[in-house]
Amino acid sequence: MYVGYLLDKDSAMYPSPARPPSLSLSPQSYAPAPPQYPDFASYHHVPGIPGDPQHSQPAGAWGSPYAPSKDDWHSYGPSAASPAQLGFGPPDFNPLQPPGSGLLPPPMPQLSPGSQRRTPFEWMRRSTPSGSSGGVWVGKTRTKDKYRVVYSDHQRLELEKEFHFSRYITIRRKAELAAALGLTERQVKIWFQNRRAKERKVNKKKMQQQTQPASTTTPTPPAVGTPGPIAGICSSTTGLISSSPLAIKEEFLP
DNA sequence: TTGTGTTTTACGACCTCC
DNA sequence: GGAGGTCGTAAAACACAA
Repeated sequence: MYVGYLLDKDSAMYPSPARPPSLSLSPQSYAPAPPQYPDFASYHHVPGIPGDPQHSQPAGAWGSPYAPSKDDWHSYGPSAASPAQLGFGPPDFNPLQPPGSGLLPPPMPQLSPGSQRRTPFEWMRRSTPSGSSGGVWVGKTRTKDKYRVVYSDHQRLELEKEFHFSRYITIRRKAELAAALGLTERQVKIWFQNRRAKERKVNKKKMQQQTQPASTTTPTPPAVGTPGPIAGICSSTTGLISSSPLAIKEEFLP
C-alpha cells in the first residue's frame, strides 16, 4: 500500500477511540496527544460541512465545490467523466508532485520501521496506476472491462484521515467526501467497510499473537481494543463494533 | 523475469434497525 | 423495504524474493 507509512502503524495508530462520545469536541481538540500518528502531525481534519460541529473548519480547503452526490453507480466508466477525472481535489494537487502545503502533510523525512522497504516519498511519487489517469480515479465496475480501480494516493490519504477521525462516517460526511474525492458515496461507504474489516483483521492477528503459548513475553492488554472513554460506541474490537453498528451510526447522525 | 504472498477494491449474502 | 452493518470472497494491483 502506498500510504503504508500510515497504515503500517496499523491498529497501534488508533490506540484511542476515534471520536469522543461527546460530539461537542472539535476535530482540533481531538488531536491525539502525544501523536501516535506522527505522520499526521500536521493533520487537520477535512473541513467543509457548515454547521457541522464535527467539521467546523472553514470550507474551501477541499478545493472543490460540494458537488451533488453521484450515487449513480453505473454512471461512471470510461465515458462518465467524474469530477475526479476532470481533476479533483485541491487545486494544487498533483498526483505525481506532492503539494507543499494544503491537505497533505509534507513528505515525511523518515518512515516507520515497517515501511523501510520503500523510499520515503514513494507513495507520493508513485507512477500513474495502470488503468487510471494520473492517479485520478477512473471508475469501472466489475462488470466492465476492468475489475477494480486503484484509488489515488490523495484519495486514500483523505479517506484515511477521515477514518482516523471516525471509524464510521456520517451520511453528510460521506456525501462530501465522495464529492470532494470524485468517488461515489457507495465507494466511500465500501471503503470504510473494508477499512474496518482490515482493522479487525489486524486486531485479530495481534490478539492471536499475544495469546500464543510460545510467547515468552508477558501478555499485554491489546492497545487497540482497550476500552476507552467511548469503547462502547466506537471500539476497534470486532465484537463491539459488530454488536450494534447502527447504534454507532446514530451517534453521528446530524 | 517470474512466482508468490499481501493488499486493495468491489460485490453478494445475510443481518439489524427504523 | 431500504440503508448500512459484518463476513466471506474474487480478482486486480502491488511488493519482493529467487
